[in-house]
Amino acid sequence: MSLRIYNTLSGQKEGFKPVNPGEVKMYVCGVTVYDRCHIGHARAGVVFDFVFRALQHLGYAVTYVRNFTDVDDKIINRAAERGISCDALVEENIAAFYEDMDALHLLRPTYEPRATRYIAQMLAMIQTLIDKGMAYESGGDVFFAVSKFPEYGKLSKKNVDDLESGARVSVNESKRDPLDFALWKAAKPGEPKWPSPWGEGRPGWHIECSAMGKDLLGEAFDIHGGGKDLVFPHHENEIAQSHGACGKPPVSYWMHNGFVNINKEKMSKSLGNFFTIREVLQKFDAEVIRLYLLGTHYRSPIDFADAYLVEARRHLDRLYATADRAKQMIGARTNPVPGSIEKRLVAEIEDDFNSATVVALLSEVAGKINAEADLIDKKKGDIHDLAGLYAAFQTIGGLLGIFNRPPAEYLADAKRKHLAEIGMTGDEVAAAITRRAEARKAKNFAEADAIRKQLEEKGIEVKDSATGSWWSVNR
RNA sequence: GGCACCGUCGCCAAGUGGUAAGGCCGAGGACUGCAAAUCCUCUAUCCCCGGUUCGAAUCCGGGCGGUGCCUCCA
Repeated sequence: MSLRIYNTLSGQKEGFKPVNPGEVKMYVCGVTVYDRCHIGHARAGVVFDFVFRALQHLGYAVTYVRNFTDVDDKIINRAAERGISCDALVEENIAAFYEDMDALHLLRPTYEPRATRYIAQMLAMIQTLIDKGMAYESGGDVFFAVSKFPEYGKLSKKNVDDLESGARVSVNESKRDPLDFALWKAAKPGEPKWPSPWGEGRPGWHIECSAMGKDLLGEAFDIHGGGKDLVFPHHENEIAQSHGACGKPPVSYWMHNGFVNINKEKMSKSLGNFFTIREVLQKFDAEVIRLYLLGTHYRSPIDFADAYLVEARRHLDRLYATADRAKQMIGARTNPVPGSIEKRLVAEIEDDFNSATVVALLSEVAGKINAEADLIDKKKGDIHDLAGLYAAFQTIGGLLGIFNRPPAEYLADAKRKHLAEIGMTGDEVAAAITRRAEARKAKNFAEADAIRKQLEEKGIEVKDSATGSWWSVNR
């Protein structure tokens, strides 16, 4: 087997052939920093973080670029609304972006370029397009002439004639054709601006990615990703610009992640049904969010609702309980990941980065760990086998970006949070357990069971073992 | 109107030609004073109708239902 990637361009999975053997160059569209990030950004972030980790697991040397769009209408408008400078708004939101994405355990990309630092490269590309007759200046604006690029529409499977006839294409007097899009916009008073051969202005939205991708990854690189909503017009236009300027397709594989819905409704600002990442993080652990997000294949839509997150939290709690049990038993012993598990892991990754089946594999390994631990309890198991399974557990978890904390710590934290929620202290629980132990000692099982039932109703499960009673949360 | 996509167990969700992963919930068993945790076992023939094929959830056609894009958007 080898890596297969679903390519939006062809609409099917294709065998992966990197431009340079052993290397992967990947560009993922980041965010426009005019506001805080929402869970849609979280999904894109987590999905491509998984792809990044997965490619590295497969042994590729990965160069990962994720940009910041720091000049744009929305930024200008928002800054004006708030009465602050665009710079201040941008810096504020980039800082917030890192807080959110770091919290979600996203690995930092190799490069995180900002559009405004690549104006020179954009100007050069625009000039090339003009020189080739694929772009034209009009009243200080520069437009890409879509009619000069025959393959336009290939990515989004759109027919130029259908688009032409559509009534929703914006009309702009200075355009020769309604489909043409801006490469450069003449500056309006008060807007950020840079000098150019066509007068002062600022770049159009799409050109930044073409310029930065080319500058950092070359004229033809391997993977370009982003949300499904970017297929048209953003990526379609990017292809037109880059291919037009460089004379060859800029990207081999286009990957697009599906949307996040909220309670089965499309998430949108107009419906007011979006959540920021920080809002969700107040309620759920970042790893719960990752586990939930990665439990669905990246191309499928995913529904976001508290009930699903609660389910995922339960799942994660159990995985950590398993990890804790294994860790306590093996101590410092180590053993390599069993070949059969590694083989399956690779197979799942290679099948278009199927994180859902990787999550399934993790659950299966959890079962094996507990089974082996049960055997060891009965003096029939092999501690080294357990250590190998635990190594596999860690490896798979690491790929998913979970298990960032020692299990004991996670479990203690879960207890602490739960106690705070039900308004009890650990001492109170301990006292109740002591009373129950005394009742049991006196064979007063009715009393003992009553105490346990009371705790159970608060989500506290008392468990008896040979060495005494202990408890855990069931939230 | 144009173009894509989707419809799998109570819920979530893999699987894209060879007789249905996993999670949550549920049932039975082992274990337990009783439980819990854990382990074992069990629970679907894949929206409907045709067709192709030795064989289809997986391919083709039609229907019904849902979604997205076509405008800033992860």
